[in-house]
Amino acid sequence: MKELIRQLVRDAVYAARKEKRADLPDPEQLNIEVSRAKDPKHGDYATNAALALAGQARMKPRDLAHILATYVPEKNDIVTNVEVAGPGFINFFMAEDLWRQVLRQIHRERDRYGHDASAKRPRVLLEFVSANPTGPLHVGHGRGAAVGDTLARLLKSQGYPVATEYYVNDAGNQMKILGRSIVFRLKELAGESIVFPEKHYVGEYIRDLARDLLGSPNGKEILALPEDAAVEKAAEFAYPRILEGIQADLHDFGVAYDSYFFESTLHSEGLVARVVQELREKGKAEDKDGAVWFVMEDAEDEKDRVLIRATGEPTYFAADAAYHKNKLGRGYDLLIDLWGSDHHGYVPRVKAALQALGYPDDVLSVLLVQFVTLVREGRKISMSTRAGEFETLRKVLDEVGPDAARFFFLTKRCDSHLDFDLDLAKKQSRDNPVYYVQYVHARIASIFRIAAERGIDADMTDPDLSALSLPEEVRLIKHLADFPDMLADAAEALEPHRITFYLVDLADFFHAYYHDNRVLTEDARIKKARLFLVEAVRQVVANGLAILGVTAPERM
RNA sequence: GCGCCCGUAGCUCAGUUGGAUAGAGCAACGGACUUCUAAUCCGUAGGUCGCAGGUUCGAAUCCUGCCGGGCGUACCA
Repeated sequence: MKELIRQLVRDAVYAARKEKRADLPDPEQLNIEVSRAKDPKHGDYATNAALALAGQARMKPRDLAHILATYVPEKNDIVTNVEVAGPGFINFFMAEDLWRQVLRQIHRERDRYGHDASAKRPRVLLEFVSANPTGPLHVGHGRGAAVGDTLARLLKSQGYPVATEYYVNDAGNQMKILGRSIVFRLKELAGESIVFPEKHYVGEYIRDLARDLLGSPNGKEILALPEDAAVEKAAEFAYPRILEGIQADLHDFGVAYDSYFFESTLHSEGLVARVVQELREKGKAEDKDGAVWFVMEDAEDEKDRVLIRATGEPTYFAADAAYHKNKLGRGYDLLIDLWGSDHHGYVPRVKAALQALGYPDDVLSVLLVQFVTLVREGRKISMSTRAGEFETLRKVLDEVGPDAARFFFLTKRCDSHLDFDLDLAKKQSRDNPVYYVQYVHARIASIFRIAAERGIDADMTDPDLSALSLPEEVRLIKHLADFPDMLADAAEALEPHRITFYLVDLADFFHAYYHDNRVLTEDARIKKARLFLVEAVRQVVANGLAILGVTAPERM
């Protein structure tokens, strides 16, 4: 719908230019902004084109607005009224019947309504969660999973070819620490009294893994090995099992990846060495103090960063440079990474590396996901691993279920801190936005059930839409019409949380309408039109929930 | 010290990339069930958008400086 207005404005600019009414640029070059009017007095849509172009045309914004307005055709079936208002906005009043046609479109397109495959989009590789396989996922990862998976669905709905990937850090320090943690527990099981070192994994799952390892074939031999070999064996035994657990958690959370990428392959295939060499050739890497450093420009990052340690081991940064180059080498145009916000200082580094390798700055978008605090009975639950009380995603899933969890993770923009209230997520009332939205779907399904029981003809062909003339009905229809624009804007801004806000608004409009008006009325004409309307509402709720990965229940 | 993010109603948060009179929900207060699900609805009240300047037709939004909070500042990831 916005595009329709944009075209009208473009035409007006073109006509005004042609008749030399104003000094205006070629409208094709113009990025014309169209927005929904907040106040019904301002019509349905507004453009600030006159305000934006007044400077160049050397005219007063209002004068230019009046000129442009005269070139917008007012017809009964599209735009019924055009007004200039405020400092120079042009307001558009759309024909009510045009809005109603949206209902036919929804019925025609069904679960494709809101989807847009028309534009040619860049190929996207979306990487998210990528938690180290050293322990189970916690709720922070859950948020990353919900945001990432929803973003993938959102982008796909707008025609982006999207692949999702999980980067598995199965190499380097974390693996050593994991292996060592297990070896310590093994020694403990063997009766040695040990002091558990700091910065190692202490969760009960490490004990379980140690026990499993001991019980495995040749498991007992491991303690006879030299320390380093034992640590390596322990890590090799443990990480695939932990990763399996992570995958099971993700599966139960409704998240499926197109691929898993293992850091170890970067090393074994020499990709890290190759990227360091390439940087060296480009004069972006040099030796200093026995290590190899990435040379940072002033504008990129505050200081140079080590690629290869004096010990000869590559840093995580070197591996990441190789990994991102590898991703682009696989033919993607745009990389999107979701990182925990504690990694934000790392963004300039990776971007600088990509630029040094010859890629444009905007080839990588990093979304930073803020931390989650669990709240129960109004009190924050400590997230410390030691407390071990309630930090895993699994426990949250067991308690509130995937629907509520996914929806809640998307009730805030991802860069703002989230309090996840467990009691609220289980509550069955208006307070809980998940139920509030799902209830719309269930209520409408219920109407059709009752209609069937009563033998009412719920035939959807050719209703008389002029029967939908109540202000609440028009408001509802206009909101349904906004769905495609909302999705397009959310995808462009990479902001999946807009979908939850949209759905809560839609639920507001529907519940109010439902409360005051009966769908199954005596008047056959009104009944048929209203059934047509609520079925469209049901469809849009279902489509929105589908992008969120949340179920749309038939009854509650 | 330096860098990044944040500061909006008592609480939790939106605010369409600079637009018109700053919006929701919760909590508070007052109402609505003989009905297609009250897991719902209607109403009242609530604000110096942290503070001070600047940019312009126009600022919660952009710039500068303070105040307050979070994170980062590794040859960890």
